[in-house]
Amino acid sequence: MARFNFEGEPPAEQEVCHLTTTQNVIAGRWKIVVLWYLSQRTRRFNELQRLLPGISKGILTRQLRELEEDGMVHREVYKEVPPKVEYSLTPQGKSFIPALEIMGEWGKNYMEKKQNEQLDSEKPQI
Amino acid sequence: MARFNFEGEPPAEQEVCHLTTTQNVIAGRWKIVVLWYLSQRTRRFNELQRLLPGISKGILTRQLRELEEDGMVHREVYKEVPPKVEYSLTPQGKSFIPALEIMGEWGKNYMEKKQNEQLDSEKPQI
DNA sequence: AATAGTAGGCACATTTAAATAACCTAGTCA
DNA sequence: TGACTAGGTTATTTAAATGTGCCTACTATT
Repeated sequence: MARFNFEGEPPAEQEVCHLTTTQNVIAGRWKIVVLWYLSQRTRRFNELQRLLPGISKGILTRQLRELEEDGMVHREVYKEVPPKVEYSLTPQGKSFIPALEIMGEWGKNYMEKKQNEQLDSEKPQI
Repeated sequence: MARFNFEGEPPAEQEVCHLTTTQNVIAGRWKIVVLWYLSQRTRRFNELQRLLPGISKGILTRQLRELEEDGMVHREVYKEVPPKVEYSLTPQGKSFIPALEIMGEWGKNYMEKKQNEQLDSEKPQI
């Protein structure tokens, strides 16, 4: 059971393991976008909530807590009233920025190609 | 409503949109790993199922269909008995390989750092 | 004749994630 | 006294993702 190998390719197992690790960290409806907003600067809780229209406090809290547990995000609590909590990327989190950039680039190209395909199919008169 | 902007940063909206696009394509428990296995070579259905221990036929079918709909994967059906279906990356899918590589690299470094942290916490006698 | 391999389809059950809503806290201000 | 604030928690509901089991058709093998 748990046969990850196939016809002799030893590095495959490793690579799949690493990719799965990455996937587990960024899985979640909002995490990639949260990481990107934090890559720009430190943000407060309500600021993030405004930036993510449609997210609820509960789910934003969970996404941030999970990112914190995974060592991606630092949570700084200021003992003030009203409360103030700032979120920022840890060095670990910052090391993910190149991946965010390449994913953003890819998404941009992807959308452009999709739009071209649509334009092509709208005027198929040869 | 749907306020994506904050304190004057026009490119933010765009970038978030692109990242969301990417996320929608790769969201799914197995998609990243499937893409990676297909980046190596063309694979048949049962081959993929063997490579992904624990995945069921139904869910593998769906992940492949979604990747196909998103233009990432090509499905080639051979009219033979027993049936033979080969999956491969489209050019669009291949364009995602750099992202896979950077994510794999990141996951590797991430795990290494996690292990070092654990080792450090196991012998805290200064 | 019975069984296994191949690539699924389909209905259903279960699990997980996300969304909604109500409530909490401490201090500050009017 | 009561309202207001930021940043939550908790419980409940809903939706999405994933998994299970049984079905097909045809062939080859035992």
